[in-house]
Amino acid sequence: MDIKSDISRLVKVFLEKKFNLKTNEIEIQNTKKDFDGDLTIVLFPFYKDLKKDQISSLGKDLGDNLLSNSVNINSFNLVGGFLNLNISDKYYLNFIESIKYDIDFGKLKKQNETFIVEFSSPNTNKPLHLGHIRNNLLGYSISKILEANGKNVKKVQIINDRGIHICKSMIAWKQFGEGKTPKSEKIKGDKFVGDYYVLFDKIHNEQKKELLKSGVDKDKVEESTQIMQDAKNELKNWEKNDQETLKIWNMMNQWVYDGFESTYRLLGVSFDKNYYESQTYLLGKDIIKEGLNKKVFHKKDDSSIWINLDDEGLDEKLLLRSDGTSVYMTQDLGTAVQRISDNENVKGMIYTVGNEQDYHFKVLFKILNKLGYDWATSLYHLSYGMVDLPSGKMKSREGTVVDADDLIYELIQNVKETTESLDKFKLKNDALSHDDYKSIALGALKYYILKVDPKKNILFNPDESIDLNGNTGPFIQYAYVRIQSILKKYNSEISINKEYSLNNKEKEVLKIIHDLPEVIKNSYKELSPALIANYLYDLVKTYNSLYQNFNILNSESKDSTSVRLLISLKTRDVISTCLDLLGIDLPNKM
RNA sequence: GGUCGCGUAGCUCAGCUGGAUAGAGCAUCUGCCUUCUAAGCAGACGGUCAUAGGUUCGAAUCCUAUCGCGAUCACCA
Repeated sequence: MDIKSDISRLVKVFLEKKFNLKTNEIEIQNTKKDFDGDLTIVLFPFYKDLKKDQISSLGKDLGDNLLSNSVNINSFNLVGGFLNLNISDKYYLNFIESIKYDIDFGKLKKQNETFIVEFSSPNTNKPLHLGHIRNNLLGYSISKILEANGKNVKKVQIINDRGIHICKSMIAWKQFGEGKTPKSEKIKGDKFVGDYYVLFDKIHNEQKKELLKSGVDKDKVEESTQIMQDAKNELKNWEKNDQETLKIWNMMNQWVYDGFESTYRLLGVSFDKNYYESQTYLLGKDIIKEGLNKKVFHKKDDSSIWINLDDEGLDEKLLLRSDGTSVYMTQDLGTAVQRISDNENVKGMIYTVGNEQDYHFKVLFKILNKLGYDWATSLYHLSYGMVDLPSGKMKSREGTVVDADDLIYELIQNVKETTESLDKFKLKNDALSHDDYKSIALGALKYYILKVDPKKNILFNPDESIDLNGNTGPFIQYAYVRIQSILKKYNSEISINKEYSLNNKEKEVLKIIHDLPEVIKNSYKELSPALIANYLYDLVKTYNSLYQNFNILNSESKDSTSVRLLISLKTRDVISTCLDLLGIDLPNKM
């Protein structure tokens, strides 16, 4: 069925029959532009096993052989060690006809394999920022890509809802909140709580200064301010299940969740299940005990618990504090085990977390492995680079954090202004709906972030708004809208003549569409939405060239009209499929 | 200092497991809207792929070293 594996098989048969040469790897690639042909076989790898006279005739012999054995090959030419094959127009026309009604072209059939994808998992004391946006978009898109590859996907996040950091904002609100609520102040709950977290720091620092003045030891001030004592007290109360504390804890957490939820909705991401640290940290402690019994871990004199990973080339790592309280790792161990037991047929778990935690996940996976969990080998850390500003890293203390909500609303405003300044809208005075502005703005943002290789850092300049021209989300969306507008004008069934002779542009687009299944597989293999984005750009750019240089509805013949219509239809479908994989919506009008 | 990642055009990025003359967008400059939406198309300009070695028929891609940038090595998360 697939032409590449078809040809690959023919080449193998030829080499074995003629030279008794067995090869596994046949390199077949798309022929580079500027060369005549569609597919290219690279002959160099065979040279080392052949004699001189065999080499000199190899290209021609192989070409002749393929020509007589495959109906899909029209002709061939040789350039150096490259055998370029011309694939028949008929092959591509049959291909496009065969997927005419297949909306899911490029995707794999559903298999009974589950993947758990963790992403977002924000600090509940800080509103979401641009860094979280990258995390969310990556995690969400990877989930979509896994689904397109036939997997069941469970999107999850871990919410760090317990610990001293939570108690800090609780104490600040208790002491200075005067009963205010997000509702009474008309601000988002996550921002409301975030403000009290900041307030805590402010008070804490003031008290630190006073203590220093009164001669308290430098090393001790951090722990001995009144407000820090209060926070620690609050944590103790929480652990004792003090009802009043739990009430405030629940209330404030809910404010934060409501705030996050509204940002997630704006971004268009969602989760299947939230895990809460308050519910998994005890399981984490059980696992530590288990590890001690298995002698995988060891206890030090101060009764803190550690694992030694010297043999793996890693350090010793703390798993439980000397006072018995849990650390980050404790909680992650518990959550991992919990998730595996919550789901059936788990074939993989993907953690979408920034590359600053590469070391942590290396250690986490090693530990689970040493504890003997067989699924430990199917854990992946989808590690991505930071979003930096021209001035460097975003720092909340310096107020350089780019807030997620603000960024998106500014972008929507920007898209609106840009749209209204376009000639076509000035002339027609034909405004778009708010939903369209929103999907264009988010399309621009999402594409901007996802087109970059996840492992690379992104440089974001807040002074320059995100481009709407060129290699951007709106560029892709625009092509879609234009195609829709053509298809709307043609109501009858599209049927093509298979004897039609394709022009260069038509063939180029068809070849790119033909590659979609491979791209979807690769993006899964590499865990990279960027591959989808770059493929899509290539497709749309090539399609636009066809669109602009050839008329579709009023073309030179009925045959060319129907072929171009079908190409347009499938280009539209591929755009729709790929944008969906990127989590990008389509506007109705632009 | 140890470990990991990155370094491609003025800027932002592609370049799949080594393959033909290293590609886009932005910016700058030229053309193209009485014909399917000009958020578009056609073109010009722009490169010692950080540097130096090595492997190979062939290196931006693999190996080694050096330089530069970043992350990480917490009883933080």
